[in-house]
Amino acid sequence: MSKRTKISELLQSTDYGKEVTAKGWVRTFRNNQFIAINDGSGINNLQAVVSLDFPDEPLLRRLTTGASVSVTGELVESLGKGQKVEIKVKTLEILGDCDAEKFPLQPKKHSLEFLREKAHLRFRTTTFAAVFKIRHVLAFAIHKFFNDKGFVYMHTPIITASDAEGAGEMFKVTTLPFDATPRDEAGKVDFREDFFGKATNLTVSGQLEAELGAMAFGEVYTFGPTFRAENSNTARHAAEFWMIEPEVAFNDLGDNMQLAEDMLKYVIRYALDACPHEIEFLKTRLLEEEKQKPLDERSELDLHAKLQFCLEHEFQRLTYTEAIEILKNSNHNKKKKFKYIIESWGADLQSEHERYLVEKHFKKPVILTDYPKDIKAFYMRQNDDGKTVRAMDILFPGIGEIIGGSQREERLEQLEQRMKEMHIPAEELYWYLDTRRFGTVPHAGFGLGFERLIMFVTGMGNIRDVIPFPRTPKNAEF
RNA sequence: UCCCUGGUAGCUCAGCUGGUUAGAGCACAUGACUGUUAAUCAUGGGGUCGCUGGUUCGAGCCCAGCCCGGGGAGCCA
Repeated sequence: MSKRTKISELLQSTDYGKEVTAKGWVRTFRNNQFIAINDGSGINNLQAVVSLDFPDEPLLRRLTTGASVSVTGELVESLGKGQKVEIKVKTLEILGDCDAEKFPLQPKKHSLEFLREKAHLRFRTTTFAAVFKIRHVLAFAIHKFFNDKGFVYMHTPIITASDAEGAGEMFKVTTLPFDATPRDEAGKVDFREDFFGKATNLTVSGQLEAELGAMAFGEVYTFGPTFRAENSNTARHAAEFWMIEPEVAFNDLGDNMQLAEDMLKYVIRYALDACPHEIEFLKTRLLEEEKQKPLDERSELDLHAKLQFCLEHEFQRLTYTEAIEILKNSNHNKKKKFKYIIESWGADLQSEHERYLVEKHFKKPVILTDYPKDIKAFYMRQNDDGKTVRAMDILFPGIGEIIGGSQREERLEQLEQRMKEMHIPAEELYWYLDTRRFGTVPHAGFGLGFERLIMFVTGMGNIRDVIPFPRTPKNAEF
């Protein structure tokens, strides 16, 4: 038997008459004659043609959707319309049978919800093959972007003892027995007995550690799993997700915004270049899906045009204060179409307000800066007005917040003051404060939600469909 | 966690104001046909109507609780 050639390679070949071998999984077997085979090398299938006088009838019966096969035969120009080349089957081997009665995937359209319950098999569908290929390509593009710029990839801890950040509820990490936890003198759980000798959790952010690295390497980024035990039940939250957190010494908020915009545009362009077939397929899929919707709910741009548009336009930059003015004076607000009417400065923006700015008013990605300090984290640099901090949120159409970041407070006194006001225990974060004690510099960074980026590039509407085995409240299957 | 909405065959769905044996398409099985693109045609098998309890002569349909999904909100990436 000849060596296997990848299907993506065969589909581009013009070596007609050459004997080749392909291996893969049967997508469908039509007409007792045409096998559509996919091996994961691309989203397009190879058509293998069995002649009508093929001697082994029982073997053909085993060509069910999902079965794994090896076919050897002559590569020929296709007589049919849907493909350029095909294989005339000489020998056919079933590598693994697949009982069609029990195999859940059928050659038909399945709902995303159904496939989510079959997450172990859904890679075998064209949609998820495209989504997860793009996930890979985006991850690679992120590393390439930062590496090319001279950033150091830093692995921050996944188990952490600091719960001082207040970035959300945390998952506890412990080896203590649940039914007989050791107690201290006051009757509280005695974590001195625990594996690490203190209470530990899964990380909610690598930012504070990344800042330490930035104080030596100048430019670092993290890219790793992040955990939030929030009981969030939305299409854009997961309990386990991946986050990219660059941190750059000597950068101010303006540099930070530029880095974020450059990075997003770079990786989106990279995906467009590396996965044209996948994006084309997902675009068509979305258009089909939108045909079910009423006209006014359909998107103005298709997936490809949306990505292209995002590359060609500057992100709109404005301050929180300017955003409030726009919202306050909008007809939407005057006609009381917002559920939460914008009245005064200082309130946090609701999703509906962010959506209005991005989707209705500017119609492109928006970077909001200089939020009131009371609605932002302790480590953000205070502005001279005494009211706002150098924060930035990048809002994307359909996704909402894709990036949250800031210039960090590098002045020890101001940082300690802010921590006191917000009841952050300074003793526990002595190591963080040391960066401000020993050669502090202005610096800035941000966090990019990786899955939200994938959602934007693939057009998928639910975070559960862009991570292979999603963890959400009440769901840790597989 | 809150509001809205849904759960009927392997899948996607229909099922009227509560009424006799719960339907369709696809999938599957059998047969036919053959250059098909989710092939087509014929025949056939297939149901704890999410779970538990209640109302009723009678519940897929009404009521309560619970479980799970979807949309929106909060928290945020």
